[in-house]
Amino acid sequence: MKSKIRKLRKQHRISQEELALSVGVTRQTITSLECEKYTASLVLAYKIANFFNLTIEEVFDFSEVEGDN
Amino acid sequence: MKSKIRKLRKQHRISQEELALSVGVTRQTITSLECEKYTASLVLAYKIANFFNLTIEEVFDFSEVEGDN
DNA sequence: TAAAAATGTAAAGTTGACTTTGCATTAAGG
DNA sequence: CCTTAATGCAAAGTCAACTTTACATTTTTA
Repeated sequence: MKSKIRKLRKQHRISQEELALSVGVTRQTITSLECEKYTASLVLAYKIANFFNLTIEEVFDFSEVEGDN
Repeated sequence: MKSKIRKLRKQHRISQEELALSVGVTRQTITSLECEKYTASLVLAYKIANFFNLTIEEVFDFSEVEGDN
């Protein structure tokens, strides 16, 4: 799933490792999310959004999720 | 994880099965979420929130998630 | 430009989200 | 009442989220 994680992280000038530590996961997990290897869990999505003082919807892109239309 | 799913579902007067069909999961999954057996995935959380025309943060309770404070 | 920091990637393992089936109980309606 | 709809629960299975370790490549900086 697409997200603004990398963009936000660069704006804040922190490494994947720093973000990983801040939200309680491995650097590998951050890499995987940024490279769209898989989708974050709800709790991790919240922690990341919260770290950047944003909402989940502001960080993650749900435009390709069917549901509304 | 706590959520307003059951409350919202009753307000809209629909069964677990109807909600399940609408968001593309099994009734069992809705039951499990309502009974806090496990936490929804990010995409499912979005679909449910979207079904009720709410944001994820309005439907799910992140107050017990460490991160902000 | 050499060393250090940051990132990409990969493989194997654990756990949790979700399915499928199925049965038992409760609530609702004719 | 009797039937049907709605819900709770359980067990076994699949797959995706996340970890751990480890190495190779790119970027940064002294």
